[in-house]
Amino acid sequence: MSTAIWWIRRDLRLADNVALSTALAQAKQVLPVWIFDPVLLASPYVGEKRLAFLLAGLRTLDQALQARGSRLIVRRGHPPAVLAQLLAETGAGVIIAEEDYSPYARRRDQAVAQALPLRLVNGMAIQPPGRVLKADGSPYTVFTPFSKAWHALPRPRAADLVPTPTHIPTPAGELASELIPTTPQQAAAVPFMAGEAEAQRRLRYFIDQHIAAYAANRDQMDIDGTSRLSPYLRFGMISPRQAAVAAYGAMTTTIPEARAGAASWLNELIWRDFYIHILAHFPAVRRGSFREKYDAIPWRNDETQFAAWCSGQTGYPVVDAAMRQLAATGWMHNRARMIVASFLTKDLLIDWRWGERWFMRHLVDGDPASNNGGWQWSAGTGTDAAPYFRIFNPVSQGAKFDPAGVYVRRWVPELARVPDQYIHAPWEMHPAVQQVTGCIIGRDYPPPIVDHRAVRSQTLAAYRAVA
DNA sequence: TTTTGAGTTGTTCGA
DNA sequence: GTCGAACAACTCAAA
Repeated sequence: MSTAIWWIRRDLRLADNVALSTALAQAKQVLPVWIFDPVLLASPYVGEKRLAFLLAGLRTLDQALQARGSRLIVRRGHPPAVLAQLLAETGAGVIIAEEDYSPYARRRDQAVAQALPLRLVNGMAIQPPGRVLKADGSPYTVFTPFSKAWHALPRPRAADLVPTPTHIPTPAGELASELIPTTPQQAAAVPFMAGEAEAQRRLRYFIDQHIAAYAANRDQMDIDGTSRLSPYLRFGMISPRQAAVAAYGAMTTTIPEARAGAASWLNELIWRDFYIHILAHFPAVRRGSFREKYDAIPWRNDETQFAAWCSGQTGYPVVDAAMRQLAATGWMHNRARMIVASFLTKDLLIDWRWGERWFMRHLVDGDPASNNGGWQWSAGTGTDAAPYFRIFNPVSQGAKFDPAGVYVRRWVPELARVPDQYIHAPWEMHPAVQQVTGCIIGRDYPPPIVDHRAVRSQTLAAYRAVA
C-alpha cells in the first residue's frame, strides 16, 4: 500500500503512538490529518482554555512532524466527508486512528467505518475496554476488583513502547490545509505548555522530584505534590503506557516511600482506565445516574447559588479558592475537585450535571470519562459511589489539606491577612478582628451562602428518601 | 445457588 | 484532645 492516513484525535504525540507506527508499517507514506469537527466545536462541553491548549498542541505537533520530513494536514468538517475527500485526493488505502471510547467518538467512528477503510488501535487506555472483565465476561462496576483483574494482566514494559520515528515519509503533492487558529488571549494564564516534549519533561521531573512524597502529599492542596500530567494525558501528548512504565520503573527503587508513591500514582492511572471502561460499557452515564434511583434526587438547583459557586463567592474559602483556581488556570487540585463537587451536590443540592458541564468548559484536562466518573462518585449516584452520608465539611477539609491557608490565600487574596485559625471559617472572626485584618465579612468577602450543618441534614434526608 | 467478605478519598458524637 | 462507633443498608464479586 502506498499511503495511509493517520487520523489524529487524542494522540498528539510521535512517541509510543501505535496508530502512527501501524500506519508506517502498512504503507510507504503516511499523511497525518487533524479534522476540526463542527459538532465537537459547538459542544457545550468545550471551553476556550482547553481549546487553546489543543491548538497549541497541534502547532507543536506540526513542528515535530516537519522536523521529520512530514507535516500536519488540517481540515474542517464532518469527518466521514472530510476523510472521503482526502482518500480521493491522495489515493490512500486506509485510515488508522487511536480508538476513542467515549459515546460521541464511537458513533462518529462507526459512521466513518461504514463507508471507509478505518482501522482503530488502542492507546487511549493502558488496558482497553473489553480486556478487564469478570469471569462471566461482564464488566466490573467496582474499582477494587477491577484493579485486581487489571494487575493480573501483563504489565506494559519499556520494551513495549514504540520509539519515535526518525523519518515520516509523507506525500509531497499539493494538499489543502487550514491554518491552525492562533491561541486566544485567555490562554495566557494557563500554566501548561502544550506538547510532547513538555509532557516528557514533566514526567521526568515528577518521577525524580515528587514521586517519593506523592503518597503523603497528593492530597495537600498547598503543595505541588501531583504530577500535573492530566492535560497531557487528555490529549495523548503522553501515552498512559509511558506513564505506567515510568511508575513501574520507580517501583524498582529501594526507597520505600518512592515505591509507595509510584504504586499510589499507578493506582490513579488505573482509575483513569476504570472510568474509560465504565463510559465504554455504560454510555448512559453520560446523561443520567449510573444507579437509576438517584435520578429521583430532588435537586434544589438554585441559579443564584450556582452562580456563586461558579465565581468563587460562596463564602467558604476553600471552595472559593478552588473555583477561582479553575477559572484562572484551567486546572484544579484533585482534592479541591472533590470538595467543590461535594459542596455543589450535597450542600447546595444542585444537579451534578451542572457541575460536570462547568468543569468540562473550564478544565484544560476535561475528559468525559474521568469527569463524569468523578462527579457521579461525589454525588453518590455512580458506580462504586461513596455512601451518600459521606458529605465533606468544607471547613475541616480545608483545615486538613491546607492547614496554614496557603492555598486559600493564593486564590482568595481578600483573605490574605486573616489569621490561620479563621482562614477556613472567616465568618467566625470577631468584628474587631475583621477590622484589623481588613476583611469585613459582607463587605470584603461574602458570608457563607448556606449553613453547612443545616443543609447537611437536609441533604441526608433528601438522599435517604430516594435510596 | 447461596453465602460471605468487602467497598478511594468522611463526619459527628459521645465516652 | 483522642478514639471508636454509628451513619444504613446495599450491591458487587467471587468462592
